Amino acid sequence: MPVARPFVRGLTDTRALLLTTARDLFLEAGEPGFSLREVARRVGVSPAAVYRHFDGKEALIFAACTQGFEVFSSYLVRALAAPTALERALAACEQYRNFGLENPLDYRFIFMSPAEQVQPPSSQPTEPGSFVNGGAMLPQYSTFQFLVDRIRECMDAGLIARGDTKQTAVLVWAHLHGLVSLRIAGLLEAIGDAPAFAEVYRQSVARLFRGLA
Amino acid sequence: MPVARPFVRGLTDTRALLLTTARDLFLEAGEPGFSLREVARRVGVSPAAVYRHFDGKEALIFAACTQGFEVFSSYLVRALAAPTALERALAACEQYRNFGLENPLDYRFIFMSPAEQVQPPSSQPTEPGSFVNGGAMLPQYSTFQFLVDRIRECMDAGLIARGDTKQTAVLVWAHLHGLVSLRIAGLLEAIGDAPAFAEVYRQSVARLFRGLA
DNA sequence: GTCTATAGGTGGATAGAC
DNA sequence: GTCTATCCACCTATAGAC
Repeated sequence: MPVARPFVRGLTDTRALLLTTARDLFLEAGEPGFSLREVARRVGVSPAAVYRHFDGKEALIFAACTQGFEVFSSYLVRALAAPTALERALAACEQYRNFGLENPLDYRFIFMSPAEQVQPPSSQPTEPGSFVNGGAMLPQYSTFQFLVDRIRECMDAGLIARGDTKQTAVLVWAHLHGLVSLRIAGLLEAIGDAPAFAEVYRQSVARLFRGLA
Repeated sequence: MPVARPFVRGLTDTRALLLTTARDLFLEAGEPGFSLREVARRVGVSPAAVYRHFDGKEALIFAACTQGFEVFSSYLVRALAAPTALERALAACEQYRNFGLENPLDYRFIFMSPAEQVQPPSSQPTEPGSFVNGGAMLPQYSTFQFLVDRIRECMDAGLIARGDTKQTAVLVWAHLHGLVSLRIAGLLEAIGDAPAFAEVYRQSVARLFRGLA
């Protein structure tokens, strides 16, 4: 267990470097391809040094990958700046795409890995919905709940038909995830470059929302 | 290079066992976790014996995983038995879900792996759209084209609005993939068991097609 | 065709010097 | 806090006996 660190520390802090490097490697290589030695190599320290900061390989992975969730959160909250319920919902869909395309490795980690691979190492009980399940919990705020709230807002404003908010949110999420994940997997390259994909994405979302009205 | 084999051979044929075992292991563990030794262990032969049948690790993976595409094909073609264009389209969506949920490892391999991981080992040029890209080519028939054909049928019958068939097919595919891949990743367990998910899936597809009408 | 034996590489983790 | 040295497990691939 690492000792408490001083509040102010340099940007080249070894522990921080290990964290970001480990996250990158994990997202590049996946869990089986991940190696503590490679992380140490990239950072420029010996493998043994890692054990000063983390209990081992699994603890390092867990600590490192938590950061991806914070990035996702930082995208979503930007959608709250929009003035109306519909614009906030559409902006959330935009930010969802932005996050996925600008952080494909994080996206794959959060949404395209089998849930078992993304579990906390050992201590915490793997209760469904606690960490990943139920939709990528943020530190304080579920991203899935974020989407549900945007849907509810639209229902309240009469912009989409009333119904089960959670189920409607699942439909919207599946639609966004379908497009983004296929794009990230390289299966939608026929659409063209990023702006072309964004246009198709927007039209697709618009069509979906018309279908929900 | 393996010698040509007699046309009739037993079910316990080592080569066939190696193929299926390798496919299972690859889909379980992914490319980095795949090991030739583990395949040999499961089959009950020595690691060296594998080299009698395949040129090495990569050749074994490529030969083994090709089978996943044939399984996918076998599901899709069942949809052609339906009598009307709309029923064929909806049946195709049903078969898509059946394939994914009944063969989650194959599904992950085909649709949820980064395209680079699923390329032929070395000889064949990695031309876009040749093997995986552009939508999971079948031996003779693109599965994406299969979906395009079902969409076109519906347009011809006046059941959905005319438009770019390919782009509409992408929308439908993204919707199906979104639901199936999230389910496989374990992020939609809140919906309930398999029949409950199937019901949500069907309603979602129905809503999508109403939106396209 | 399959085996054993072996070479040469990766990895995780620990002990002990500094 | 970082290092070197080390141990053991696992891997790919090859050589040569049977």
